[in-house]
Amino acid sequence: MTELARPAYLRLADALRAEILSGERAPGSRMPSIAALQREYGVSEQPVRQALRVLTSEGLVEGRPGSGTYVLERPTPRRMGRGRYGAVGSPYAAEVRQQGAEPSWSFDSERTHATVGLANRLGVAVSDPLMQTRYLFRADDIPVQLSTSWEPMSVVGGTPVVLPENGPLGGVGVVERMAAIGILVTRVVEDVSARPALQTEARALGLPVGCTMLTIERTHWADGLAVETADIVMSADRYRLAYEIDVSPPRK
Amino acid sequence: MTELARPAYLRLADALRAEILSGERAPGSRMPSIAALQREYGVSEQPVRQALRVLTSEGLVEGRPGSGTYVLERPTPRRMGRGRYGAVGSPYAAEVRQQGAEPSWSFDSERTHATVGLANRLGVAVSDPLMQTRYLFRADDIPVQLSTSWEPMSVVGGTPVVLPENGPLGGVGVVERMAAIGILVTRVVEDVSARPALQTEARALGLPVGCTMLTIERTHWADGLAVETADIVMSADRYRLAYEIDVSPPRK
DNA sequence: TCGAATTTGTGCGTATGTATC
DNA sequence: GGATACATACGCACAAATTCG
Repeated sequence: MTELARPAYLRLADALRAEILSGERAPGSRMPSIAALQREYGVSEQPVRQALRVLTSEGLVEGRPGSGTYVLERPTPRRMGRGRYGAVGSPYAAEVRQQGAEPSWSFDSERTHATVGLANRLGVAVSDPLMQTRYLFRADDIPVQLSTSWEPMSVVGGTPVVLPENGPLGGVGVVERMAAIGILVTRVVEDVSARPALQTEARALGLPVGCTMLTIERTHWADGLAVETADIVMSADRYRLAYEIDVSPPRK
Repeated sequence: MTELARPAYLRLADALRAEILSGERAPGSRMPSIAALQREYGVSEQPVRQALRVLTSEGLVEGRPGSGTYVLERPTPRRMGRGRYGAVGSPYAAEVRQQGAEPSWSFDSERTHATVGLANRLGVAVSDPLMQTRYLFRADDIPVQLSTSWEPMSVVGGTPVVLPENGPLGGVGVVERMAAIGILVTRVVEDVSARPALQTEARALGLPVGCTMLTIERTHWADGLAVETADIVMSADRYRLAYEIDVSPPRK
């Protein structure tokens, strides 16, 4: 009875995936019900369920209890320009405005102490004092990005910019703020990775739990001195990060 | 009867995940068998299987038929340096060697025609002829990265470098190859995003289906002319992308 | 070498809960 | 309220791989 190599649920998943990717099944449209797929493909319920589970884990469809299984929209993600720092003002605001949306954000600063990981990233000792600021960024009032930033008190303590979002230099970028206290940021390093969304993140951004998130560990450097580091997280479905890299000509 | 909040299989998955992440269950060690987990947690077979499936899709464990389910080693993700182009030779090989591993790859070139998406990326007309090359990259003979590259025949057709991996210039980077036919690559743009792994990718790279993959759409530019574009995909669990960005000083 | 026990992967049929319409 | 649909759960059967006496 059992067919050749590939199990039934994989063959069904392949068939349905092809239909979705080819556009034959449009985003937003309802898939046939499980019962209908059983009849249509001549397999029993469990293989159908498992095939749909595969497509769900691939982010192609979503089951809504009581309603049906739907092909997901894959919104063309917005390009979030990175790889260009040094503009005046908030890099986030500039990026969002360029996309024709209105940026806004809320924040919350407090003093903390360096964990092992943060100490490594900032080149300070464990439990050294830091200023931590949590951000929730919005575009057109919709939450789109979370970020937590840390700056060593040894750098910003006692200066007018110790609270990133206060005073005349609130709401501008790290580069400009540091320049105001005589620190010249020369380099930004961004470590990009991705992982499923945590529950708190999903709630804060109005996303389904477990959807794919892009994560950025960003550090601002003034020559050899790390002056700021941040964890940034946003939905991979909604954003792509655009890095523009100049090429140094090959030496002959 | 049934617990209110979370289904049994999720609670079991949470419990086992916590044990794994805390180190209580060491990498390489065997998990209790399905039958043992049933007894231990007082649930029936299906929830146990589903919990293990969840952990498998998270890349934490691996089932070996006839033997058991084993906790996987979780390699600390390697930093894959990006944001620096122009070095001589293959950028991939240089990066892997720097991490102390031995790079290798296989490939397969064929002529195709531009789809709508590729035509946009390369600035050519739909169905214009392209040279397509699929790559499977390995580090120490372990598959780690997939990539498909396209170059317009209007750029490389009739030149010695039309087949990227043939001739004296096989195995070097795009920048160097293009230089050999008088084209000066000035800029590389990388669009980074992430999504769950497709089945074919998971099979090719020996990863669980649905695990998180980093995707890069990379385009090489010679001033206004796109000379190459590629889709690159790798496991987000194993890699992080390091972009180094020079800051242009703010103007006063 | 052989065979029995164990273990996972796969597949089937069914029952119950709950959300949607 | 009733019909439909998906999510979870139970119990069972078989195949293939592994382990071990």
